[in-house]
Amino acid sequence: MSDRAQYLLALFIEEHRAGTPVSTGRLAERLDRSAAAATEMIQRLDDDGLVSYEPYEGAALTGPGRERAATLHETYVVLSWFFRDVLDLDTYEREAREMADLVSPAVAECLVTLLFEDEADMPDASSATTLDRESFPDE
Amino acid sequence: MSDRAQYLLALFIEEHRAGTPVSTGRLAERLDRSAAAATEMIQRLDDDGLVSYEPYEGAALTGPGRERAATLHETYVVLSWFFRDVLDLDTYEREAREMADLVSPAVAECLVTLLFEDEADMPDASSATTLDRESFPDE
DNA sequence: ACTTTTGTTTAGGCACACCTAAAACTAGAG
DNA sequence: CTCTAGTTTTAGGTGTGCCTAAACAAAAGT
Repeated sequence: MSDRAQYLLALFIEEHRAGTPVSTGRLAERLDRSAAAATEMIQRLDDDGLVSYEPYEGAALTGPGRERAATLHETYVVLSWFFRDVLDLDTYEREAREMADLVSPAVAECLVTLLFEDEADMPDASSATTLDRESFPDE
Repeated sequence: MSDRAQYLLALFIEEHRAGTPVSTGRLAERLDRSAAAATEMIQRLDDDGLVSYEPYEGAALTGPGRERAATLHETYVVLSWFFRDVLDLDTYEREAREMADLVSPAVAECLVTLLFEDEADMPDASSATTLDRESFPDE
């Protein structure tokens, strides 16, 4: 279940950006794949029960799918912050996106506490309310 | 060229541990794959010119292969240190191994400087002489 | 020298993820 | 209402990486 993560994350973000359902074409463009590849993958995710897919309509995350996608997204956001604020990388977005599904929740949580060490307050690690403000890149 | 990295890294370490050439069986065991899988992959790496393979003998890294493997190994070592010393994870070895090929050299170098920020001296980032002491796990 | 045992390679298959080209659908213009 | 332009899906094919089972080679035991 490794490459599926890219699609789940893209779907999660796209649902927030433009609402549900999300067309396969949108996903294909976002992930820089052929339209056919996106359709196929969405069908696979539908089989897995992570996505509800209606041909010619689009896809929407199911309960379990959204859960997984949210975790992925949080990891992605944390990684972005880490790469940008701590490592000062200009490619932070790409790196974060590609690594999100490989980084275990344990590592992600460690990074969260690390990130808030310098800050005054210490919010709950699992709530990303403050992070979600800037966490949906529009492109 | 993604899963090949696992084999290159294993080969690099095994060459240091037990000398060259390295049998496909050793690699298979190390990477927890079937013997057939290791043979196949080594053949592919030979085709790529990263490995020199003699049937029933074993495999040895070529110049380009060793170069790539060394980079991979350095990233792996840095990640291990980061996960162990900074994040205090007990699964640092596994995480580092799985992520080594996905982490760009840029990120790895950033981590090196980050790791030596607390230390008194500041060795050259690209030389891993001090790190190589403990960087070849025997199992 | 012969046979067994151990290790390695090939053969045949499967799953995943991608592509291009062709077919099928939808929606908008006339 | 039809026909066309754009999008989406299916068909067919490729590369990668893995597996089991069967063939094969080399080393060791008798």
